[in-house]
Amino acid sequence: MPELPEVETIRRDLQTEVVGRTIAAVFLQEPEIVKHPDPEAFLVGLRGKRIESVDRQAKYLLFHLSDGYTWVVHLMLEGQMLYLPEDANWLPETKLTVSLDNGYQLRMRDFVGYAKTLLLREDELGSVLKLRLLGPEPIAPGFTFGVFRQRLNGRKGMIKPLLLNQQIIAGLGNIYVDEALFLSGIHPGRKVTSLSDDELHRLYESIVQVLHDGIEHRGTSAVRGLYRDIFGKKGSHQEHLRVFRRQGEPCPSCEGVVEQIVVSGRQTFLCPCCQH
DNA sequence: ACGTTGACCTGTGTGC
DNA sequence: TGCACACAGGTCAACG
Repeated sequence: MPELPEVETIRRDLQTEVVGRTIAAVFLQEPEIVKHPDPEAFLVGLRGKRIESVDRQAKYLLFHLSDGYTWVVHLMLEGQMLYLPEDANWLPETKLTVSLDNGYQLRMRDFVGYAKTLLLREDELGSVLKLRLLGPEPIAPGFTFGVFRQRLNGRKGMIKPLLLNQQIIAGLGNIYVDEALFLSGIHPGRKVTSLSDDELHRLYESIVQVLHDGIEHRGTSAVRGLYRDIFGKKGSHQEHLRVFRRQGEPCPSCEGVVEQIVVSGRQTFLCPCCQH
């Protein structure tokens, strides 16, 4: 599920709703989702801690706790993080329930089985998760064209898999990469070495634009429609997608038809007329 | 080191 | 209708 705009939407709402709250109780319905430390230590480590802030890096949600530890959540393909009154109905596929001191709960759900959570010390964010290796945040003020070009400098592969590589740029996934490549008129299979400075600049602008559009529309609930914000509401950016999952439909900007191909093992959507 | 590929897991949509 | 079978927004390990 969630790429940068979806995780950022979740983060912003959590920042408003749960900062300053204390974790009153934790129920681990599926211990397998805890990757570090062991499930028992995870439960003990969360209980009684206050949430100081909610951060995001790439697609990781980071809850900074009062004892200096960070509760990390990655929703992977189809995870949800819901914020509900504690007497709200039980929901299937709930893997972790965190009760707060205000009568609300955070409930982590997952429909595929990839979602994961960790509890880490400051130094473990680098050593266990390797967050230090992640590329720059494309919606941060420091993400200039120069930074973008520098990240791709010396790379030899195709542009799409490079943009999906979180160590080059953090936060892009299959949807927003296809949308950004369409907006910039670049074929996903192009070698990055073949891109002109002008094309790179268009791509840079397009990436920033599609991510901001996605956030403005509170994320994309496409594919299986499982992405939800913390209140259980869908995003609306699927209504604004130009090529993703629109194979067979008319291209929004020419007379062509949107095509579906496979690039680097990923489903890829493009207009063969506009994208070269 | 880097680029590419497949595995991971499970519910759902598709097509026979 | 029923059933088998790809397939999914991500990441990681393994390979060349």
